[in-house]
Amino acid sequence: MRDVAALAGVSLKTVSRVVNAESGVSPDLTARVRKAADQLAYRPDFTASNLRRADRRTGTIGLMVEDVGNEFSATVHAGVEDAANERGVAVLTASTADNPDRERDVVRAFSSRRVDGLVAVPSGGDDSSLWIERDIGVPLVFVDRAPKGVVADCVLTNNREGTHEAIAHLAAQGHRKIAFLGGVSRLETAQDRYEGYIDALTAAGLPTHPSWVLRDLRNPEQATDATRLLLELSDPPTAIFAAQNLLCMGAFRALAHAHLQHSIALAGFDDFALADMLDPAVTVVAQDPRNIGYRAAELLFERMDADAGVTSGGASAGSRSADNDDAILRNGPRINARHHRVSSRLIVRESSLIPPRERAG
Amino acid sequence: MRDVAALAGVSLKTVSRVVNAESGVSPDLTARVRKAADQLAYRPDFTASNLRRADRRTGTIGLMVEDVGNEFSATVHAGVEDAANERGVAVLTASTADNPDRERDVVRAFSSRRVDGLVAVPSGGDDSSLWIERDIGVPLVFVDRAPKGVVADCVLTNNREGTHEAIAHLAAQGHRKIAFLGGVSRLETAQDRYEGYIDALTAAGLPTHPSWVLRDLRNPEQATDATRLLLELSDPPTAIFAAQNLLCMGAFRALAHAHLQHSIALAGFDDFALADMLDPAVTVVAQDPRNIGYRAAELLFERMDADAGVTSGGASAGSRSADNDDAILRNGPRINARHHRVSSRLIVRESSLIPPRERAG
DNA sequence: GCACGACGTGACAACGTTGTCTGCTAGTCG
DNA sequence: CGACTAGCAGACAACGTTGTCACGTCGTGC
Repeated sequence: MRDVAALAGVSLKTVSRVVNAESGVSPDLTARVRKAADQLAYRPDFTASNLRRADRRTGTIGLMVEDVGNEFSATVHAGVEDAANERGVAVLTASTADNPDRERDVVRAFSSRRVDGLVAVPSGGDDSSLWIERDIGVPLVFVDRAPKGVVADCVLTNNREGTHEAIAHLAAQGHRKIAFLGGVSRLETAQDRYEGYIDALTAAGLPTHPSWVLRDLRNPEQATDATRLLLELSDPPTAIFAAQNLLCMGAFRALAHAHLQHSIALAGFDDFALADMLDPAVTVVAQDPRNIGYRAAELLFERMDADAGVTSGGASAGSRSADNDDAILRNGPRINARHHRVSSRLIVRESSLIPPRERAG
Repeated sequence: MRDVAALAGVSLKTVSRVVNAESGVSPDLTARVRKAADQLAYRPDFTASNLRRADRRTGTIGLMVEDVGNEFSATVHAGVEDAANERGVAVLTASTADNPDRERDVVRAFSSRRVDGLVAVPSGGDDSSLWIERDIGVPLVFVDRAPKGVVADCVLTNNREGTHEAIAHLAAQGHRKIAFLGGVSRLETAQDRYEGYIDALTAAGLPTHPSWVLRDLRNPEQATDATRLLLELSDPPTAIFAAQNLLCMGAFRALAHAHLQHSIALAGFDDFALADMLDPAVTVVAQDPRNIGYRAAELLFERMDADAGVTSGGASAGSRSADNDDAILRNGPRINARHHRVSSRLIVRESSLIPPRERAG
């Protein structure tokens, strides 16, 4: 910046004014400064600017997901990016692998880099690291899963209802023996889907059977194994519901391997690429992960804007509105925490239309 | 930090020393400071620290890909993250949508945030924005595609050879009419794959036919349409090679729709989830995108370390080694630019084993 | 008992930028 | 022609941190 000022023959402050498009610089000086800046390939230093600036914004938000490489997370990421682009905000990304320790490290790393806010899929372990950060004043929006019993901005799919709908659909095809493959059950998401399964069975007056329920599956391979187990049961299910797309792929793999993909019905939670191209095409409860990410980022920006309006810094009890007390963030700003529920959509393809059939042998 | 110092009853500098684990602070003071820092949830400010620090490192790198949401990019991202984690480096991510303007904006945004380095899939347009940044002194590693005729660190798949292998494989099944579905041809990657196709046809003594070559396809839908076009030809091909995974999915969709997926052979470049579960399972030339990302980040770190050793700041002609002149970065550090070529692997599944067959009708 | 070194600690400036305030110039009106 | 105003430019301090250097307090050796 000093060089630019020298080359243009003006003071530092004038360069600053031009770079920030402040008013009150004559057109010819503006042009001269711009030319000098171009010539020197000057890049304003946001880190320094942030340090001095009144609003302390870095124009950067953080995104924490389970694994940036997986289809769902990557699509959420794309949605977050869409919203961030509209505001010229950059996105720091990291994967937590659902590991609370890793989560803590990531949160601290982001916090130290002074992100303006955080969009996070909580790891589902001890989320205290996230609470601490929020109490420090980092705006925070949760995605996909909400930590139990805590009030915060969230964007969630209606897991319970979505699952209910799918199970009801299978039941409507005449299935009475419906198995459930579930993910890590300490996660709210997995829990909700399980409850949706139970709800639906109860509502339809169908039996539950412990050996038809296999939970805490962590990857497609485990789902494949679990499905194999189901097939070997003396009283095997006639339909399988997989509560997550990777598990669904794993289940499909097992069925295809046993050449039973046309004999046993299958449905899954969360759509995936090529689900419609498999034979049979797989019925799913589709989420809209891109939209989830987009909405989450928008929510975050609203929260950030609200924070900016408020005199910054910590708790100030007393000024709370009485009518909605526990819907208010602990230390944070004074918008009520909002849960956005984005609804899922049952996409019926072929795999769920397979009728129940007793297998020979 | 001031608060921490006050609470612990020490000076700012001592807190700094503890935070940075410098030697020469007595154990009890260290403990006191740590306790105070924990109590106040103190987070060191990297932006300020970076400003003052000698090495000017932010511990952040930038990653630019075409679209963070697509399978290939997301997996590269995961690889970059792996390498970054090992060093405790954070990753800023952005999608360019292969749009040079967007690319320029992203580069500037990252540069302003003072990333220590950049891993980029160049948009393939006017890459001058990237060159300018490199000349300023931002270490830069290209991934997946190399800007034509320029020397820089790259990690690339051997597109030409990989394609050659796949085409030769199809030819070995007896196919003489092999169609080619290609991506945006201004991209080096797409060009290389096309050349591999031509090479292989020539080597096998097979005819080329203009109407069997459809390039500049931008998405699966266009590939589907293109495939449909091929099927309607009076002299249709008996095998199709799709030079990219999304195009391959599009082609499969068209074949399946026409119920020809078991009649016309198909192979594609770049593996994708469930390619092995389709019916028929799709033969592909598999890249290793995770490894590509990992290697790229490692290369970047080496470059960054080398830069750190050199007295920073711009060109200094004269000290170049004579034997490899144009393999030296223009303004940059003095390691020769390296092209890492990661080899692809032909995974033969079912779709390529379909023999050539004249169709009735 | 004194000089000296080693070690632990703190004062101060500086990193690149912007908020504030002051000063200068030119234009306008009485 | 002078005083006042508006508008533009620059000087200076400060943001949170670390590099440098100087200071104080021991313990040790002669």
